[in-house]
Amino acid sequence: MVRAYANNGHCADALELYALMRRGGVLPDNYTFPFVLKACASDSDPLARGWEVVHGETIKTGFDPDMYVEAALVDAYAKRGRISCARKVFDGMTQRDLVCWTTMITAYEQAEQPQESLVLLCRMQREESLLPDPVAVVSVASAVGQVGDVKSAKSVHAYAIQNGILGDVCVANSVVAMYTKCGNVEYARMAFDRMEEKDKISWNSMLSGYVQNGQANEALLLFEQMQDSGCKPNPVTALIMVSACAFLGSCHLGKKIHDYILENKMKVDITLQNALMDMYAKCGNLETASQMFHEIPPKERDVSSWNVLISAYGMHGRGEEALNLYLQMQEKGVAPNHITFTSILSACSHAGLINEGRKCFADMSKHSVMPEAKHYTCMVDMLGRAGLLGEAFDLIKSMPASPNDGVWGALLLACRVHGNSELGEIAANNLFQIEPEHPGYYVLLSNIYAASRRWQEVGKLRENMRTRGLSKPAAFSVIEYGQEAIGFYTADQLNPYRGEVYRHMERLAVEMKTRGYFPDRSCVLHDVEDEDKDHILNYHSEKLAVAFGILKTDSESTITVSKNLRICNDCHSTFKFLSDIYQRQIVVRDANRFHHFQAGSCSCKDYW
DNA sequence: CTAGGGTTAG
Repeated sequence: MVRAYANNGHCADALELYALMRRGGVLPDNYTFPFVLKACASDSDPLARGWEVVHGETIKTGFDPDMYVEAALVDAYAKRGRISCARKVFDGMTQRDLVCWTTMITAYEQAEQPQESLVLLCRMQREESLLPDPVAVVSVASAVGQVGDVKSAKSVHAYAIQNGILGDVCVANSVVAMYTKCGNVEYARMAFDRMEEKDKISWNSMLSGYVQNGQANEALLLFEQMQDSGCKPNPVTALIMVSACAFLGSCHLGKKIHDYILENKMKVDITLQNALMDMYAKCGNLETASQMFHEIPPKERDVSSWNVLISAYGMHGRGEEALNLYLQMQEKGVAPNHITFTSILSACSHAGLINEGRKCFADMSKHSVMPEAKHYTCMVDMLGRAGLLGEAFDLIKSMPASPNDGVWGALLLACRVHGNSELGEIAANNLFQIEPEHPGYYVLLSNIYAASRRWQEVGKLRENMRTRGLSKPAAFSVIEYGQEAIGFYTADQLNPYRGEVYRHMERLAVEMKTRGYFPDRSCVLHDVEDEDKDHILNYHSEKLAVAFGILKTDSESTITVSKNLRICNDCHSTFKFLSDIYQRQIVVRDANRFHHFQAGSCSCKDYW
């Protein structure tokens, strides 16, 4: 009876029945404990500590040296987050079979200590000559995915092929997920295409792999294929697709998925509801997001619901409203978590609300949330943007842990905004040690040099990037056009509209110059003639998309563009001009936030 | 009659 409850997720009932049994004087044996421990392990109540009592009882009754009981104990400790207790039990075992090792390997993987998992795997093979079976391979694949190393991924894949276990759907699925987490979508797709049998998880793994690697368009294509092949999308599929649309910033694609969810009467739980709100907000439709939030019965709103809305207002530069929500959630008794603080601090940063931001940062300890690197990043961004570079640098120096790439990156960005090359070099040198292969930091530092016309340094940096084989990810912008989303790359040679759009952009530039526009060439890295720089500027993907919008869309409608990188200074001032000259509303979402251009000014108040 | 696994997550 206890087993039946435990195996079907009725943990509380299992434990209650076990307690009843003990009160009735019936002694448990080596068969009882694994079931009871399983119930302890997956109890949904985070405060439940039944396993401590049960562990004591295994000792009292003398069943603690039983291999099955010990394996269940290891698993229970690990699932309750007590990884070192789990390890203690594991180390005390006199005999361990494959299942015992796999339990411990999985425990480390779940605790996000993948290196420990792999160390144990090696020990298992060397000391006990045990060979991983399908279940073990799945855990190992997850661990390798966390490490993100393609070489190890290939050897796990090869092992699965050599041992004839790739036909196991779980194994093949874990291989697909492993490759996408290592950033190699091509191999993942190959493994996916070679699968004889695909289940929902196979499709979902491949879809989410595309989204995680920024290939939302591929995800949309595969989603069509999934339906054509007769595999019915489930709520997880919906969640993945909604986040793909949020990434692309295409509201009408998002609406299409939303309609699909409603038409197929899919269950919309709070997680999916939150993802939908996030999607609408990231597609520029803040009103819909907010409306959806208010339609959720207050009792069903979870922390994430509040977080989504706070970060949505933050992205749109509406810091006051974000702060308001932050206060409201506390009044409703919802405790802010680490994500709430990331959202509210970045909201303060975007809106230039420095004192409020400092206050929120101080609030963290009251809510017993430990400031992490990402919170320091927000603070450095906030102070740096406001020109308080010294204070930002002091804050970095005061960090308990050593600053990561995000923190230095925020400082470097602020140094570019304020043209501070001394601090900029300090930040950049730290970044080159932490992330030598990240092109963005080289570009930022060369922006700083270019702004002060230090072309020699710019050249050295570019040379350094070339020898390392680094290039900035290609910029692209997407514009909503009727039922379509049309993409533009910088200096796009393949776009069917390029001829007319290029000509139109040149005309717009001439028109603007008569009204006092002067090109801001600070973001052009090349040491070329000014006239050439202006051409380069005119072909920025976001300008092409906006020019297309002015040319092709009805003059009453809002022009909505999403860009994968951050908008450049010149595009920003261009759009202010254009919104005034043509009396058009232009909304641009860049990698960081929204800009609403109207009547010659931007909602960010030039603070970004 | 007993122990270990794959997709999502602001």
